[in-house]
Amino acid sequence: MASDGSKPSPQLLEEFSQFFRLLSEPARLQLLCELKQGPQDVAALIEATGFSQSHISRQLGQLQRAGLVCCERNGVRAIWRVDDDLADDLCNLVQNRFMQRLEQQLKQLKAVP
Amino acid sequence: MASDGSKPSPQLLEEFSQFFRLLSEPARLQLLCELKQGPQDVAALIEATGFSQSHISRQLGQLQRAGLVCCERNGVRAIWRVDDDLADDLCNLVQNRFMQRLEQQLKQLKAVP
DNA sequence: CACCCTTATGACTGTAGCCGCATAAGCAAC
DNA sequence: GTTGCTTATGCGGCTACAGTCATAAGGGTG
Repeated sequence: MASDGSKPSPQLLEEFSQFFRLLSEPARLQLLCELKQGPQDVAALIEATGFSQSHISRQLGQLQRAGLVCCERNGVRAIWRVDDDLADDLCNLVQNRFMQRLEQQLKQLKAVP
Repeated sequence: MASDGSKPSPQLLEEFSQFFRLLSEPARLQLLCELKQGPQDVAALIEATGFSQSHISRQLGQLQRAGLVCCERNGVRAIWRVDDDLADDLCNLVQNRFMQRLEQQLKQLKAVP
C-alpha cells in the first residue's frame, strides 16, 4: 500500500478486500490446496473434499474469475489447475508470521520462570 | 502452504481463512492505512474515516486480537499504532499481481491489432 | 434421434457479520 | 462525591454470501 506517505484510494482498498475475501473461505483454500497437488477434474475434487458438485463449481468459478485457477476442457470434462501462485505465497507469509509469534510467546514464557 | 507435497491441516486452513477474513473488510484496511501514517487516537480516526466510534472500536479490537495493531494508554485516551507490517506486505504482493495482470492484458491487446 | 455424463446456474434457506444506537465501564479533574 | 470525557459492549436491523436442491445447458456415444 504505497511505501511513501500516500494513502491508497478507496477503489484500491475495495479491490484488496475483495481479493482477501476470496481467501477468507476455508472451502476455497482447500480447493486451492488440492489443485496444488496437481491438475484434477471435479470428480476428484468431490472425492477429496466431500463438497457437493454445485458448491465446487461455484467456488472454482470465483477463483477462476480472480485468475487463481484455470481449466482445460476435454469435451465435456474440465481439468482444473492452479494458474497463479499468489495465494500460496500469501499463505506462506501468514504461516511464517504465525510461527514467529508462537516462538516469541514461547521465549517470553521461558524468560520468566 | 507447505512447499512439499503435503496438504495443510483443516485447522491451519481455518486459521488462514480467519486471518484473510480480517483483511476482507475495507473498513479495517482503511484503518490500517490511516494508522500507517502514524499513531493516532480514536478521535483522529473518526475524523479521517467518518466511521462511528463504536464501529472503529470494534474493528480495532479485532485487529488488536490478531496482533496487527496495538494501543498505548495515557489514562483514558488510547493511542493506536500498527504493530505488524504483515498486512502491508500482503497488500503489496496483491497490488504487484494486479499490475502484472494489467500489463499482460495490455501486451496482448497490443500484439493483436 | 435418444440417452447419458459433466458442468453451470436459478431459486431458496440459513447464518455470519457489519454497522449504528444507546448505554455501560473506566478514568481524570473538580 | 459529581461531572465530563473516552472507550467498550449489548442489542437489533440489515445485507451479503455459503451451501443445497433441482434443473438447464453443453457435449459425447449408441
